[in-house]
Amino acid sequence: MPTIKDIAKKLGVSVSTVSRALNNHPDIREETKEEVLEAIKKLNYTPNALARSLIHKRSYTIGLMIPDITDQFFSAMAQGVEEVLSDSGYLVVYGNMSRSPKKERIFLQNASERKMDGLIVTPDTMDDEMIALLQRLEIPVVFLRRRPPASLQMPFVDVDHYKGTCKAIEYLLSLGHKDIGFIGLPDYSFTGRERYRGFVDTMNRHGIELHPNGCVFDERSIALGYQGMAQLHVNYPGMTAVFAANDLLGVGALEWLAENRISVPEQMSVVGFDNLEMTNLHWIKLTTVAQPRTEMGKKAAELLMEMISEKRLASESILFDTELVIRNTCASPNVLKTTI
Amino acid sequence: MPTIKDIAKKLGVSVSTVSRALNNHPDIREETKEEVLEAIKKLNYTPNALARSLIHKRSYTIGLMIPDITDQFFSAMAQGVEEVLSDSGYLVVYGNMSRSPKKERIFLQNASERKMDGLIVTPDTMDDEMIALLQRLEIPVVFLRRRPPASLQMPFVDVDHYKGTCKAIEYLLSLGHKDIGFIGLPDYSFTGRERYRGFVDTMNRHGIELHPNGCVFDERSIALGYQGMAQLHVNYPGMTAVFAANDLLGVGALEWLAENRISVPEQMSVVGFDNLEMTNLHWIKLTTVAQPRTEMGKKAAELLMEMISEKRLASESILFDTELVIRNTCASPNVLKTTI
DNA sequence: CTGAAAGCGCTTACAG
DNA sequence: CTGAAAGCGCTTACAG
Repeated sequence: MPTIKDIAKKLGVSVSTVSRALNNHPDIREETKEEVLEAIKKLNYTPNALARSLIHKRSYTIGLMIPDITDQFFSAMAQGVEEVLSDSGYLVVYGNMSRSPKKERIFLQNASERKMDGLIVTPDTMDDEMIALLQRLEIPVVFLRRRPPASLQMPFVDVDHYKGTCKAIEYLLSLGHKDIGFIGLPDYSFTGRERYRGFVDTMNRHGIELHPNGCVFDERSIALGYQGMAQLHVNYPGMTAVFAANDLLGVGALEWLAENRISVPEQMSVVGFDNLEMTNLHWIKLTTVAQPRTEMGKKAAELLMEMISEKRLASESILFDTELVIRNTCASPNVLKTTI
Repeated sequence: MPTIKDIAKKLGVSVSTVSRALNNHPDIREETKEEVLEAIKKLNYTPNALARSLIHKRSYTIGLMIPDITDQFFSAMAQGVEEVLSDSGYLVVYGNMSRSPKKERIFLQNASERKMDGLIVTPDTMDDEMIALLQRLEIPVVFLRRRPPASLQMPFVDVDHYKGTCKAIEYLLSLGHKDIGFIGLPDYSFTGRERYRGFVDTMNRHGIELHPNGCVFDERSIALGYQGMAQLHVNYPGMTAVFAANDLLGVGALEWLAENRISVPEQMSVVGFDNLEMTNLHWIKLTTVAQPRTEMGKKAAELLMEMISEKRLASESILFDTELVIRNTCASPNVLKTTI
């Protein structure tokens, strides 16, 4: 690989001149510039971005920490991030954490050593070590679909899980349901707690008492939604609708209902959360709460671009609204009764 | 951010000494080393990987070109790649091409300027410019789920599409089907041509004549599979089974059949290709041909690691075998007739 | 064991 | 407009 020196020698000019041609600096004669550019083509010269970054103290690289690249929820966000960042001339380094805390630490270490210009992160762990690492980074960071701990003065882009759930429950209520079961996410998850809070508050606001065995909490997976539905069916016989705190759980619930020949929405209404692509499949058509995933990714990237160009580490956070996507899994609870 | 110079000054030693402590070089007194390491901790020093790379002429970075990060087919391969590469201490830069030829060119340009140590690529376009770019790279490249043009002496990791299709067709034949329709991929795709060839050859080998209107070709999408099925239904009335050249098309076909109350597998058998996660959904359970996606990604990464450590640009290519995953969408064609 | 010096491939004031 | 020189933050022979 030829260097700037090689092409300077070949042309009998100084490296400064070559550099000026490369960066189209005004202080260079047009003819000289063209000669240089021609030689560059002929010798198949590529500038060394590493050397350039060393001087500029910028790597034109943004790190994107993703919990699981295989999960379409995150890949849609990633796409949004990529779109605006690559348009701005940055290279985005996707770091796939595979849900491993160790990988998260290594990624931040890498970001620091490779002098990344900014970071968009969706961390799963948030222990003291992690916080300390983020603190030390000295580069702009924005949290995406996660909230930073208060001690970290960093902006986030997330969705209003509370309001989203309220909307879904209001919808079920408007259909006439009163006996609504809840398949929720684990308590350690902020998202899970917010969605649960939305459920409880909305029910209370309407003066409806919660069934003592009407809630079940599980990790996010289809199999667990299936189990949860089975449990609720036994423990909450009067139930006419279920809110699943995410689509995986919702699809699992639907699966159990299909297997047990309980027709949806005639005998049971189901609502999910996330609007995963699979929920729009012909056999599923789940009514669900949509998060603007690509938009969130874009917004996070725009925020980061602003922070970088204005050289500040903080910024306003952004909370997106959700949208209730009504499909085929909800109906009034008395449809069946009146026809009998 | 402190540099090596700062910590040398603080300790009253030379930068060489600090460097040696950092890289645990043998030529340093244990005590000195510990002092340095301590100061490094205290000053929150992070080595600058850019400077290091400039000297080593290696960036410890591998580029991974992905057609569409949002497509689970590719993200599963990417995960395989990541796993072995990050274990080897490399940072993998995922480049999401969003199916854009321009992005592919920019990515290769980036790879060159940033001195990436190797590349794993799944390009969609392969015109002369692309070939020239790849040629000029001078770094190890392996093709993943794509074949390099003959002029490029580069290895690939792919699946035997031909044999995979033969297996699927043999299976339908063994069930007693003779009237098999084919929903294929566009002719410009190597993969598509191979799968079609597998179909035609297997039918011929069994002395079965192809129906003149028994084949339909489309881009890969559920909507197009739906359309394709509708077309075949009209043009090939005696058809008892369909082979869809990929799962998206297969699921679309299944959708059309469900909507038109043609029961699967009783009235129509369907086989897909790829084993996408959605095909295992309760309502789908599509019999399909599985590609070892994660394995392929891993293998590609291993190949690349070998090439890098042995400093060569070529290597043996690898063709993986597929596996027929039998689920619920195939049965003998006469099941229904005998019961009538 | 330790330090001074050269150099990786660039950019950028500073002279001219 | 052009070139010589310093420097970005490191590593690595080379002396001692």
